[in-house]
Amino acid sequence: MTPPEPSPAGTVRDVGHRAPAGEGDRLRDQLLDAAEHQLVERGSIAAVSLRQVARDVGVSATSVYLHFTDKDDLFIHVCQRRFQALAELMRTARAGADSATEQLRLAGGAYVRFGLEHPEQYQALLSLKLEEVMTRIPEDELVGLQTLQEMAEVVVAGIEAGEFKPVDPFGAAISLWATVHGLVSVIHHSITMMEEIDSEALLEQTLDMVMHGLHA
Amino acid sequence: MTPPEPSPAGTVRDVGHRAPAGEGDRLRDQLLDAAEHQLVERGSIAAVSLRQVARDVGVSATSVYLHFTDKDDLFIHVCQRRFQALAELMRTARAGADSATEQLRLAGGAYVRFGLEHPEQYQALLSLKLEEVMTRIPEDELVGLQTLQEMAEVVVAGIEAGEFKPVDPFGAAISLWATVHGLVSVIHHSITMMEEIDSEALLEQTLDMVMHGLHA
DNA sequence: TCCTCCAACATAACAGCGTCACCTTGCTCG
DNA sequence: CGAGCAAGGTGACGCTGTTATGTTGGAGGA
Repeated sequence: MTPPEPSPAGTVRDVGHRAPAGEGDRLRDQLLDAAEHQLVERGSIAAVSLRQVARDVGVSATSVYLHFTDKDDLFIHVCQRRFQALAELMRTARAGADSATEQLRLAGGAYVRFGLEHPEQYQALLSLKLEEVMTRIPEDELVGLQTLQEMAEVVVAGIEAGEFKPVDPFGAAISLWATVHGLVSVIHHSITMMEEIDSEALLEQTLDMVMHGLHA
Repeated sequence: MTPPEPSPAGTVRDVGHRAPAGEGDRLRDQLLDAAEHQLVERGSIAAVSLRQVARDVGVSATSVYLHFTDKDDLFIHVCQRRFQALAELMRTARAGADSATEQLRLAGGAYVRFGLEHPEQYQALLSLKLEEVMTRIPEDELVGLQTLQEMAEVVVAGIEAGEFKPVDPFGAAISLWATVHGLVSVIHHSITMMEEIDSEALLEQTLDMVMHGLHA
């Protein structure tokens, strides 16, 4: 669609030398690096070409198919690698809290900030067909399910402690997930639409709203 | 990416006959129809080709450029046409309510249901660069700003009536927008991920949560 | 030391894509 | 009846994802 600018020179391989047997995994990582770099630069998966990624690394386009089944597969693993740490981040964030309310604030804040720090990857993940993602990523590594479970655990803790009303924890977890996800998405898209918004203040206000909604 | 299936035969033009002068707008509408049809069928803008849309209508690919500046422009107007009615729908939905709480429930419900009824168009709109959308659509017709304003008016009404706490209305409107938008997005993506979820129940639970959070 | 095998690439080609410069046609109006 | 212009079509360019098939260097056995 957009005329492809010439590559801004990535980490090109030593020409002529081929990787010794058993080191094929290095190319895999280099491809993931280059693909993510291009994704951030161009803004969407559709705007970056497999051939350019291969060019940046210094290999032929077909070599990508030695490590990924197709273009989508490449970017599925780019996103997976980037968001692998998110669930763990939420867990450690809420570990230091003494109330469920505080857990919710910390975990939700961690999610939103992480999403805001990687807008292109976040939106790329949304643009991928979940059907395809699920055939490539084992279920227990799906970021969506992991963060949903984090939310659910916070809700259960809150109900057990008597802080939250005895709602359906699973439903409430989805509600909370929808809220933080929507916040990330809206802030991403709002940046161009109106004058600069204070995302930290908005985060606080939103979390206040849902927390008061859950309170007993 | 996916091998393009042969066209399932849309509304093809009378071959040989050309539209009389002044009826060029008919082709424009036919293109919008065909493009939306393909979008729904294929699931994303990237998966449908301009050439196929033109083929479905029965004209050459370049004729599209008589009515739209490029491919993105075509789909921007597809989405715009589809979501034009949304803000008005929210307004009439909340018109019959006697409390701000009820207004919020009705307007939010209208938004979510509308988004759930047109998943491909909803996600297509998100995949478009807002920067491009804004150069093509006049500001007062932007769906995002319109729904945001609807939300803001509900909040202001609630505060004036003493139903809601005196929060910052603009911030609260964004929070509410984020919540309903997130709900639509999450339900879209969750359909493949877990067993069928009751979106109506989830909608009610989520709206309950945010409304109690706003209550004075 | 030599030979074989396979991991790790490359080449060539295919069909399709978005977009552009340019050409044609037929209705309409004076 | 002739000009003009709206409403298209043709052909081409460079790019894309993907496949089938070729090549090569190093490691391991004899």
